[in-house]
Amino acid sequence: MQISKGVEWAAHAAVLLSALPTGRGLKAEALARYHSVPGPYMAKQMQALSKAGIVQTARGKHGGYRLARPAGEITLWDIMTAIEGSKSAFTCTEIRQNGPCGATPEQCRKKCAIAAAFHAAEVAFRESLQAISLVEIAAGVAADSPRKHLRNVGAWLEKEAVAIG
Amino acid sequence: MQISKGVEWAAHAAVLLSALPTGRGLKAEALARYHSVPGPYMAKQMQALSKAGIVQTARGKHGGYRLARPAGEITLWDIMTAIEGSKSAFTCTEIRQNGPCGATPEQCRKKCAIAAAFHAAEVAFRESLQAISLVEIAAGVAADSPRKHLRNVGAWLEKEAVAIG
DNA sequence: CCATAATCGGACAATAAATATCCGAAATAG
DNA sequence: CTATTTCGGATATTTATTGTCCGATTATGG
Ligand code: SF4
Ligand code: SF4
Repeated sequence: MQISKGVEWAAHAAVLLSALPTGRGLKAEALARYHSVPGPYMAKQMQALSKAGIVQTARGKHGGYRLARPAGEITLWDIMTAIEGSKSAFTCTEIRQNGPCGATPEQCRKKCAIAAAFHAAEVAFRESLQAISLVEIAAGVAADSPRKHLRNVGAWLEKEAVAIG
Repeated sequence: MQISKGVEWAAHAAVLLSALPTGRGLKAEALARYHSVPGPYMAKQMQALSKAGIVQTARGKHGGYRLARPAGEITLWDIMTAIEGSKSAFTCTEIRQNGPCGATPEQCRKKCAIAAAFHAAEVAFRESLQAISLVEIAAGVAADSPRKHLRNVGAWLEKEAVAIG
């Protein structure tokens, strides 16, 4: 039970992109430089976001990434599943079918109490993350940062942002 | 985000132990044989449960494992943390302190919106698992199994169970 | 239109974690 | 006391994560 750190990076990148006006974006190298993380690995996470349809891309000289839909419609769950895949965390090996008292497959049509309990916990986890969109995150970050820092970020974005059609 | 399969095995073993009367237990080899899983690896999980204080052990000729407290006071969360450790799934690298717009450590005293959201989701997950004890699991399994299967299990337990002081 | 430069995309190693196994330490029975 | 049986921690093997590289694709500018 360990969430890959690529999820954190992708979340940060998405929040940063959400601060840009519609139609503008950043290239992968700039996103990596902003947080001083390894460039190629940051790019890999962005590719995952792209395949999941969370960001749109443009290749070539003026390429880069921008959000594919409004920030309010992108939740942390979307980002996490884009990076980690959406298979459930608790994988059932059906060991109750093994051994001297193994149950028959017919008896295992519905999943047992253990699997059901973990599934319920995962649902709670998912719904909690689905309730938070990039808009809430960005608002929280802005509220916690001093005015001066926000100006710095704004200036940096203005310098690095590119138009993406 | 993947729950180790040792958790499933440990949960099954604990449920099986909860079916025994107080003061009786099973040895690791029997627990492994019951589900046809690799013996040494099953033993490793039982050691983790032992260190966490969930089961009591006895070594020597009539050794084995038995629950250390009533089944109603052992939750799935207890078992999962015993196997996987209790560190939080989302590990924060504090990358907001890096890069051209890095925040100072003073600005990072309280954790940011991203980390807070993941923490809240983990709390929801934990509370869901903490609400389920071995008693509920055992009742669910019993309700789903035909009478004949339960008799088989009972006979097997009677044959394998040992007294543990 | 074509060569060029810059960017994303997927294939490729290095590292860390989970999985499976072994042998020694401890305790009971006789 | 000694033999036997069991748990306990240290040890290999396999799998997933982390990090890196080079080729495919697109706009630019002559
Ligand atoms: S469904 Fe339940 S009983 Fe069957 S293998 Fe999974 S956890 Fe065990
Ligand atoms: S606390 Fe928040 S801002 Fe800081 S590194 Fe973690 S996720 Fe990023």
